[in-house]
Amino acid sequence: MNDAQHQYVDKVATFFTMFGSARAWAEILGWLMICEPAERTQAQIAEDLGLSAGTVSTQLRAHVQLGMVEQVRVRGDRTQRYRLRPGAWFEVMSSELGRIHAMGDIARAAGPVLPRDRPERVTELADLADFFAREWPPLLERMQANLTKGPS
Amino acid sequence: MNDAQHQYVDKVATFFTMFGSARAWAEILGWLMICEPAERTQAQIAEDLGLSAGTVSTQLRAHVQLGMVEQVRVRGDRTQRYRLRPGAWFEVMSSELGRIHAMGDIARAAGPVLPRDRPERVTELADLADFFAREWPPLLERMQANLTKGPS
DNA sequence: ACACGATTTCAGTATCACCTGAACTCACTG
DNA sequence: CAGTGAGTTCAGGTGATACTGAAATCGTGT
Repeated sequence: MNDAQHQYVDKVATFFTMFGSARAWAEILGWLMICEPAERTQAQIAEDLGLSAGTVSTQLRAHVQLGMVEQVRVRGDRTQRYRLRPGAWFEVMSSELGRIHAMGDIARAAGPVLPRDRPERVTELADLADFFAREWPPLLERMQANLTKGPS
Repeated sequence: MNDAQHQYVDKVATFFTMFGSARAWAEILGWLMICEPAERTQAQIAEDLGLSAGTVSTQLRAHVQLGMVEQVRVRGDRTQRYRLRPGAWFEVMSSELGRIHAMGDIARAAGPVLPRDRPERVTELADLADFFAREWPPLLERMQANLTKGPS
């Protein structure tokens, strides 16, 4: 891992850390975006980034559970490798639909306590969630078409 | 603040806390969604939610800076009131565009360290950011049209 | 100018999540 | 079956941050 790579990992890590993710989690993500080869073992990642084996194990598990990273086996070698999952970014956008629905549910749950004064404080949120729930699937379709056809 | 309201504030707070926001921040948001009247002073909010004046001051400032809450003056009363900003939710969605661009910048910043092996790990992210940068503005327009025309 | 309530600031405390390091498990090898 | 190396688990240290309570500040009316 050279200087430029280290710098880029730090850039990515800093970015995602702003949104509340753990430092190690973000560093692993950044490193898996640019490391060569794309497949690495836990021990290698720990060595590359200067993290403990325990931390790598825990945060890598988090990545796998989120669907960002997958485990692969290299022919002839029996140690487990990890790599960024193809289509990982697309997956993240797809999973956004779940959060949209959750927002809608929160808004609708206000029923019993819906205020007389300016009820749009709540209803606007519900309408917005409904709108996105409708728009998101076709948007994803267009997105996939755009990506597979090779853009810009 | 009755039982049902307390329960709803807790529901909203629990939801937003999952995404890493401070408890007090989320409770204030939930309360400002349903309190009556919609405008409240800091002292009232502190009393309603059982928070210290200092906490309310700090977290309310955070809401104002994010554009979720605004200060208003009620005629005849000189104490400051706070309320959920009309169109606050729409604003949140609009500001997403900034994060989309930031993602694209991160992806493009990989230039010097772009891997030979599976470079799509990075380029896919750039393509995805570009796609959303193009789609987001018209989406926002449709959204606004949808909201003003009274949906569902 | 003074008094009073509202708000801000800040030092101190408590809480919580990350990270480490060491012990443990498991799978494979000689 | 002992040995090795990878990965997991977990107790404990550390650092960051939310929250409190009190003192300072601000803004307004008398």
